[in-house]
Amino acid sequence: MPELPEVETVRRGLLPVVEGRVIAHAQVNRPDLRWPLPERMAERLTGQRVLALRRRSKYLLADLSSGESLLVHLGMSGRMLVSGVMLGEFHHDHPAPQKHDHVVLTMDNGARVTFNDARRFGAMDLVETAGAETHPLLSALGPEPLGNAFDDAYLTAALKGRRTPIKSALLDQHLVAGLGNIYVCEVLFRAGISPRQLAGELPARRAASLVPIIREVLAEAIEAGGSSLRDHRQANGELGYFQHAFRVYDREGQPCSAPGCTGTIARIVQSGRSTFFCPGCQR
DNA sequence: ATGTGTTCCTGTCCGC
DNA sequence: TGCGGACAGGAACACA
Repeated sequence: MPELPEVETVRRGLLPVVEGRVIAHAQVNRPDLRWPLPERMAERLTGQRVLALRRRSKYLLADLSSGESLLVHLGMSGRMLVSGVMLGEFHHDHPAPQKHDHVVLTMDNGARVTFNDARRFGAMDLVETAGAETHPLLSALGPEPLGNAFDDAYLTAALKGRRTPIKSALLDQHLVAGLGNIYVCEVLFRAGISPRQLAGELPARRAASLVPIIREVLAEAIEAGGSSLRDHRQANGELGYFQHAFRVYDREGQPCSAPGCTGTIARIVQSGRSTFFCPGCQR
């Protein structure tokens, strides 16, 4: 499911419910997700105050008063849903337990945070807050695309010499952390760059043009609450709506929306992932 | 080192 | 309506 905008949307939805609150109860319904859950996870969460809820790439980090942080990845189908609390003007009652509710946290204000993940590609771990960035899942990540370290000098250097298509390069979390299949497709469309273009042969000017476009697409998507295709829900259960702004993703066979373009959106497979693009606009 | 294919898992959709 | 296959927003891992 989630790329950076969806994870950021989830973070913002959880924030007012969990930040500063104590985890009164932690229910862990199975021993593993993608990997084994940490030892004694329920005990290590219970009674801890959530000091902050951060995001790094597609990971959430809940900093706890114990000095540990709960690291969460939503994988492909993971959701974090809030209930039992006023959200805006509406009260979200606790829903009936659902299949694939793997972890349920009850806060001291009565709110409940339910981690549901049908495909179980998600992950959780507990890590010391100090030095959390050295966790094996985080240590090799590239810069945040919305951060200052991600600029055209960085991107040009990072793409240099790479013989992989630009589509695959931008999906590589070591190069830049947080883009996924949807947003890479949308970025390359807006940039007018063919997904087949070899990363290392992309002219510097064109590589530089990607930086503001990446920022723009991600910012717009966050503003829209992410993209909801199948699984993504905001923490309050509502759908994001950036999917209505897709220009190419999941639009195979539809006419290109660019003014004056008579092309048709195509779908190809690169490194095992679908790529959607307009062969007319993207060169 | 860098690139690609496979794999994990469940659910949904589409064609027959 | 059932069944089989393709496909799904990720990314670690094995191997060329």
